[in-house]
Amino acid sequence: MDHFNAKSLQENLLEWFEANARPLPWRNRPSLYGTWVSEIMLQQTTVAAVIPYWEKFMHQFPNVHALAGASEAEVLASWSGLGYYRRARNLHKAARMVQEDMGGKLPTSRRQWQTLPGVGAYASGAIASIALGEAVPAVDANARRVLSRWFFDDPIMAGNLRPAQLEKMGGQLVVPQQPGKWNEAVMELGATVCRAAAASCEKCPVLDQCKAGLAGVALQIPPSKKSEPAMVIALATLVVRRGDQVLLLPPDHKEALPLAGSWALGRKDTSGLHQGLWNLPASPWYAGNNSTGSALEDGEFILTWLEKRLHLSKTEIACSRLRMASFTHSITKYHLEIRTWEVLLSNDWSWDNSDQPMCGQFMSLPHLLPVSKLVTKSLEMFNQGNV
DNA sequence: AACGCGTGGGT
DNA sequence: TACCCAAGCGT
Repeated sequence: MDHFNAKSLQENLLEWFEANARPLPWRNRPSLYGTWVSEIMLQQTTVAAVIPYWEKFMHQFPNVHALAGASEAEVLASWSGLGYYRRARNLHKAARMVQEDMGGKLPTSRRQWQTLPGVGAYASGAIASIALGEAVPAVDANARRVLSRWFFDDPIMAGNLRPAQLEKMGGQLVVPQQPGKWNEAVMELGATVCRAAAASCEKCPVLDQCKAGLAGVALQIPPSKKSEPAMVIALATLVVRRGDQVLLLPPDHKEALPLAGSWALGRKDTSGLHQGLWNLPASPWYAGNNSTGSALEDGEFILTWLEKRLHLSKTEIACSRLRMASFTHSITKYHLEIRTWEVLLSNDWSWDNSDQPMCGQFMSLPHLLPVSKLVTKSLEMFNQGNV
């Protein structure tokens, strides 16, 4: 790396960052705790999505003591809609570890931070450099892309770089006097100028030291990896209402309905999905390229649920004013085609579940519970004439 | 090491 | 529109 001037690169980028840093809330009101929360939320998640969640979370749990004192359900409820819920569970678990094992004091070194669940190589470097001034790298996807472009104009070479090599390269460039500013500046450049699919090299403050940029091949570096097309899945959810209440299944609920044999085929194991969240009754997942056949399966699912679980009589089912709405929702590599069915029970309907353990509860305020977007969207379908 | 885990916005 | 991918981590 003697073909370029590291000092000039550092000065130019830091100067650019001074003038162009976005006024993000965790920058405007910096704290060790707030930095931690922001770094966890920002994992695989856009700044725009995080901002309102960070504001609400910091208001609700202003310090690690408050976070440790809250229940996991409260934390997950605050996180609802942001995705990757394991982050929230780990954040809460880590807060309790801080409270119980560290005397309520947040770690003061990268090494200590990395012992907490959910804080890995990147987050520990980011927290330690930004909030503690420790001269360590924080190499995320932005930094990996920026570093790759600075040093390589060959897509093959760049594609062969291991994360550890990039971390090492990043470590060489960290400005010891202001490591946090430097790491933030590299990421900010990647997020706003040196973007993956739309690099704006003409706006780059360090183009004169960038191999890929000077060669005009920035967009080819790093090479994008081909991904499998999303699998199309058919699925039904059930919105059972009694007055202003909705039937929800608790987080640990495991469906055990006596389903027809064909339902077991193509079923996805969803045990790791939406852990800790309340759910609507939902059919198993069926792989398929069209949803034309799902109405029949929906019917079997709904009847089974209403008869076996809720013990509704045929007369009650007939009077339940069934409505259906459909929508789509993507979860990682799955494209869900969802048909959601609303069942209206009378206000005085009472659940005869004396002969079996309770499998769900009628809740008035789902927004205070941890729920996924799958649930939120299903409920919203019946609020605005989408039926 | 490859995979699972959510969701929304940009192109 | 149908992708791509975004301040990763744990297993």
